[in-house]
Amino acid sequence: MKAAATLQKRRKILPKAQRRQQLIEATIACIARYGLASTTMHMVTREAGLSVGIANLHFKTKENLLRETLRYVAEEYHKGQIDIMRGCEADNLSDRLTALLHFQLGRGVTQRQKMSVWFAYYGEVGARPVYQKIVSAWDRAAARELEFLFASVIREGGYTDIDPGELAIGYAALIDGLHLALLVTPRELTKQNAKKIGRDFLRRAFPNHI
Amino acid sequence: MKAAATLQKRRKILPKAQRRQQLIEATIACIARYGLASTTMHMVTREAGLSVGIANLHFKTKENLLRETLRYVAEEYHKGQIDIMRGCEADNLSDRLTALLHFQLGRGVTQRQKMSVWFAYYGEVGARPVYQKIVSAWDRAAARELEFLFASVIREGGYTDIDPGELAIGYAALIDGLHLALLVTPRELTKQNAKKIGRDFLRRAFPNHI
DNA sequence: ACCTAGAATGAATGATCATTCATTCTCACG
DNA sequence: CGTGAGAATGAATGATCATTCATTCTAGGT
Repeated sequence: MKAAATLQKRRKILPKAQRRQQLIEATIACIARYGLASTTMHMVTREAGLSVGIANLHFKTKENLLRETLRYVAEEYHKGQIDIMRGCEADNLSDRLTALLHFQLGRGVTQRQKMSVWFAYYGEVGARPVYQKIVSAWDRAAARELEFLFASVIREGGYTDIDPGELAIGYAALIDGLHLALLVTPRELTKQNAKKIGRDFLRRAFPNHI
Repeated sequence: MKAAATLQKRRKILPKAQRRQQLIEATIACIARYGLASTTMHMVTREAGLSVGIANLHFKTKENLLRETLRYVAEEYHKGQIDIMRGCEADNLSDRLTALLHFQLGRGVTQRQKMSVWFAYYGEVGARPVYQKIVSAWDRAAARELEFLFASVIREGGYTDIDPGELAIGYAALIDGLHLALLVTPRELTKQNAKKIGRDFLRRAFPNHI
């Protein structure tokens, strides 16, 4: 059979982990392009260049695949942040703040695709406790780290009247809001401008550092 | 027929506008409870206490109903904001800023239900140009008004080195981010705290006013 | 070269959902 | 009171989608 047609794609067998990764990336691409609501298993598997059944083989259900995809995206973003905030002991605090800002509003994170996925899940958080748990776990970790960083800056700069925890929540909210603005009204806000706005926030809080 | 059963709900005929409103409110309730992705026409019409066919009668399609619901929610929020920012000529600027903050983070707006709906749509904006157009139109209007208000404050306070447009974008982003935090990590942030964080932002920018 | 564990396939299945429309019911108006 | 314009109903339809599983194929082991 299969009369030696032209482009017969040869079936390839790969380790489980690699296929899972491939499917998660295809899911991200589909959510960004079509939205969480209308992404189907057919779309995802086609995007990955595989057959429909493969999804069931590696992730029991669609719900599972979506959950793992959220876990992946959340981890990628928050781990990147946390790594920068910890930094190496050597570098100074000003540089660490600047590096954080550049990561949060830089090329990697603010790709339309990434932000779309991010907010697609946020949009479902109100209805799906599972998503809320995944996101809020990472959020808490990042918030603690940021509070710690701000506390160091406050100590070093001798700033008074600033609560590091509250400022951290405010800064994190500002960054989330800027991501949203970049997604929803990209014509009104460039990435350069977003960075400047973030920087101004930090400068008003830590005038000796920024 | 209908052997005079007990709770026979009498069919009621109402003007179009009223039914449309009723369906939009049912849609909001369903999106908040089940998410945009899994809200069905059956759910919405059951929530409204009406039959399935009614939706088609008043809004040709589901897509239409969702679009009109977004329009309604966006208008409600942004009109409220804009009215406060315009204020009456009499009241002073400090009060107007405070009133705005209290509206944006007050009971009416930060109900879980409202915020869920809001972000459910934001999540689909990346995939649906129609939603983006609706939201960004209102966003622009509110942004202009806010910039104008900030410009007045800057003039009155003689603040230097502040661009009202940029500060407006930053403030709007902060408020959006705080809404997100209230939705996703309500245990980490009370409404009181959110208001304090918003107020601190304004105070650092306009120390003579707040 | 042969064999087989298990990876990959995709047609088939059954469930869910938006939409339709023939019919029923209401109420404003004559 | 009676009537018809049109509001409301909900069973039926057809489309879409997640999931299944009998079958096919691959590659590492012998």
